[in-house]
Amino acid sequence: MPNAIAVLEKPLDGRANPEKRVRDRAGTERAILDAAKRLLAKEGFQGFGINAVARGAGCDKQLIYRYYGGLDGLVEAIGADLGGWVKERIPEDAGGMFLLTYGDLMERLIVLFIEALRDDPLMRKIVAWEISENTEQVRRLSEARAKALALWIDRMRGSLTAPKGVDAVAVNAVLIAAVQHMVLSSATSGQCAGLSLKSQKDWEKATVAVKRIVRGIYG
Amino acid sequence: MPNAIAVLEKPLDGRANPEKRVRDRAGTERAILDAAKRLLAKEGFQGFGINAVARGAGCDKQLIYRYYGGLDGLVEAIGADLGGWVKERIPEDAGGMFLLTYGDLMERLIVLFIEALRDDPLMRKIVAWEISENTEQVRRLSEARAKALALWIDRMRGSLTAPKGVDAVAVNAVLIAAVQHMVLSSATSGQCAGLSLKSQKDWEKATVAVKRIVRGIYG
DNA sequence: CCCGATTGTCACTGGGTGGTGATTAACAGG
DNA sequence: CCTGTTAATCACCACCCAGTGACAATCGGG
Repeated sequence: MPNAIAVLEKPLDGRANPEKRVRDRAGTERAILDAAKRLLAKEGFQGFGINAVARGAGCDKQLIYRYYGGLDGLVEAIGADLGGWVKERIPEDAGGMFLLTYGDLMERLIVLFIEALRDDPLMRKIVAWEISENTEQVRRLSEARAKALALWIDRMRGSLTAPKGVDAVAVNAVLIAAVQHMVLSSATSGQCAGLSLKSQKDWEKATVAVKRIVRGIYG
Repeated sequence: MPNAIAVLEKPLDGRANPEKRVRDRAGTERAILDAAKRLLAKEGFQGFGINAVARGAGCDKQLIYRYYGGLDGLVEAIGADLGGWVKERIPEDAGGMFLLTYGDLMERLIVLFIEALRDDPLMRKIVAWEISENTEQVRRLSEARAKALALWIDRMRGSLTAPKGVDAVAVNAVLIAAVQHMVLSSATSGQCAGLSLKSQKDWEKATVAVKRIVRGIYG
């Protein structure tokens, strides 16, 4: 098992050069937040604790208590950061496509969502955390994620609306659930329900299946 | 005064079953396995450890090492038990329905799967474990689960085959992923992707959506 | 200059964990 | 009745964790 500490550790021994980051509170806060995100993305919510974060940030855990009020505050800070996720990782336009129908929109949206989630370990770990625990910490994080997601969808949706007679909320929830589970399962075991999800080719097959489902519903 | 005997016969801690279990190896083994399953179902893979299981079984953890060779062996024993899951919880026939088409079959299958997973905490926790960790323990458990599931599906499938031109493996993987994620998300947070999943009515809406998706693909 | 406030480090407590060797209690065969 | 075997417990180890109080170092204002 790869040790979280070894991965994150800097050239330690604070005695040798303790002048790297002296009395720079803003810098230290950033280092802590970065370490927390890095640790969470790499190791997941298990092993995510004060000591590990402090070690990763190369500072004393006391500072985490002082600057963030403990793990809870730190998680909240991560949540606040999550708002910027959309801007960084997901295009705001449709990529030059013309989205004529609601089906076009959903197909494009789902594919983008698959790709975005597939190469964002932090998001994946958060999703995994969501379905494993229900603490106040997770709830906040989850909320921030949902908010960012909703914002992004709204931005793309424009004036398109779902066809009548279809419970779009329910159907879309099913689709999102499917994507999230497949990406998570793939990230941990490389497959999902008997379908291999390792190579890019595997994912293309999966994507085709999802597209087909979307078209089967929305035409 | 035979104080020692009196002490031993008393259910001195919170053991669930106060039946006297003196020098009853088979009984102790059963108690351990039961406690493990109960604990895993209730608390999930976090907090699932030697000490907790021993406490739940009302015996010394040493016995777990002796009889099961540690946690790994215990998990394996749980996996072996999982084979009986199908027989207990899922009907072997279609419930008096006539499954004329592959679409009929899949619709029925998915609905049964939703219901079965919804009221089996242990299975849910195992699924959650699967997408959160990738240790040898989990891999074994996961394998046992997949095997039991495949067996059950085969038993119902009969001679029906998917329509040509549809990648049934991929599509079904998407469907199963969706169901698993929705049930898990519901169990922890009572909703999934903005869709409330608390009441039975909520679940009926979700089920309708899933059925619609199935029919959209398989007709 | 001094002194208070801020930044950072250290050392410690109390509790939980996995794991192991030594010990006791009940039984069964001779 | 004694004795060896098995079931079960106890005592202990080293480690990791969260949390806290005390201390050292640095800066900045008066």
